[in-house]
Amino acid sequence: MPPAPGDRDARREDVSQAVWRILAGKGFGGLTLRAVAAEMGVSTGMLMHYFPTKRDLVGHALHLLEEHTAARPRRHRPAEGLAALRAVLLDILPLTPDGTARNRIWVSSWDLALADDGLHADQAGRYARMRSAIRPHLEAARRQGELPASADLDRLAADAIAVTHGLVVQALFDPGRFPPDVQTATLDAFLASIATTGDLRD
Amino acid sequence: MPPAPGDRDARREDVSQAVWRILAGKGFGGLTLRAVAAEMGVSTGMLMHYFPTKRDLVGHALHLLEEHTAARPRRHRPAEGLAALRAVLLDILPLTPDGTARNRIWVSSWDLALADDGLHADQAGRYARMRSAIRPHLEAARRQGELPASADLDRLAADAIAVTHGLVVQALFDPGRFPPDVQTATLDAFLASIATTGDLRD
DNA sequence: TTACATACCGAACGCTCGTTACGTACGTGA
DNA sequence: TCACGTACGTAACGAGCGTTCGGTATGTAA
Repeated sequence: MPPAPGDRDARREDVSQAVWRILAGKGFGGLTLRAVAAEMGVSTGMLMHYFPTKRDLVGHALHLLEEHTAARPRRHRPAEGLAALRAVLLDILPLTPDGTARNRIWVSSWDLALADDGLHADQAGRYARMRSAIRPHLEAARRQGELPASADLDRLAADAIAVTHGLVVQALFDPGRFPPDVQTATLDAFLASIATTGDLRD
Repeated sequence: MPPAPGDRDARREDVSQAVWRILAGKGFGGLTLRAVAAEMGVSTGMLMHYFPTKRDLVGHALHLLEEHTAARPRRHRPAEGLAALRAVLLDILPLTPDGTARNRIWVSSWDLALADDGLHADQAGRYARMRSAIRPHLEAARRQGELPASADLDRLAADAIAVTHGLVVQALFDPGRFPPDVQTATLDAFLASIATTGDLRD
């Protein structure tokens, strides 16, 4: 019965890429149906055919964001413990044009997410997932003696995410002062500080 | 010659407060002239009388943001060194409703700032000023032996701002998981880690 | 009094937004 | 062949935006 099965998914993928480019350039504030349509050289009606409302489009864009974040080319995960944590955090930083675009979109989404209850909860969940994702590495680090036995891993997880995202924001606004090697060094300074610390007090 | 000197500045201040309330509630995405006018119970024409364009209004709002940040009630600055740094960073965190509103607006402004070249530069400058504002405390800390003599203070400044703002974002999205005492403890964990570290390697 | 600038209101303009309605081309199933 | 559902394009709608404009009231300066 479907006449042209014409890859529906492929079309949605095309739209996704156009949305991605708009977001990377203009942020969520510049994401309009007409901008996306113009970027693709198609009509707005075509967009609505695949995404009935703009909310669907935004929702898909945020889904894309998480997908890109999960599917980005990962550097070799060298070992367990702090080295592995370092690799995870380095993967987050805007060290490449692609990483910059990804983080640009992340930060841009926060205005929307803070204003919209549903997106707000999504974002809180994403952070919780990030923290629990790095916990195993912290546990391994503590097991290997890279962290003191008394270390509060939940606190350290929040600290590590905080350093990383705080660095992301500063780097986005001042890429000249935070080239990749400076970002790496700054992150390493943090890791070194928690690693060589004998006592992370309550 | 001016007929009603009618406090022009007082009026601008009224407008500023209305803008502040809108921003705290809806973010920059919800900042419209009509919203501000409705909040004040006046006409949009009145707004244009004091701020010729919306850009002027936004610029003033960002100026307000910096002013509020500078003029907020500061906790007692106890001493020099890391204790003073701690006080500065605690003043930034969203530990009170007012501080939450201030940070809410900060984060919300990033989408706009990343899209607009002028605002982009302003924001980069603001970060640079923040880093140089905490440098004296780091220098004092090093002088007092709270930091190793080899410590890279520029790096530490970026790290401290990163931890703080990264914590701000997480706290804004999940205030339940980051009540004031948890934020304080997380920040203290960071400070303790840099303080007791014997070697902050390059 | 006249002249004039300020302080505002209310309505409107032109534009862009998300969304909808309508039309057409096309490939399939009967 | 004919009916039908999909895949679009084109055009328009209504709402909301920033901005402009004309009008009125008011208070000072001359």
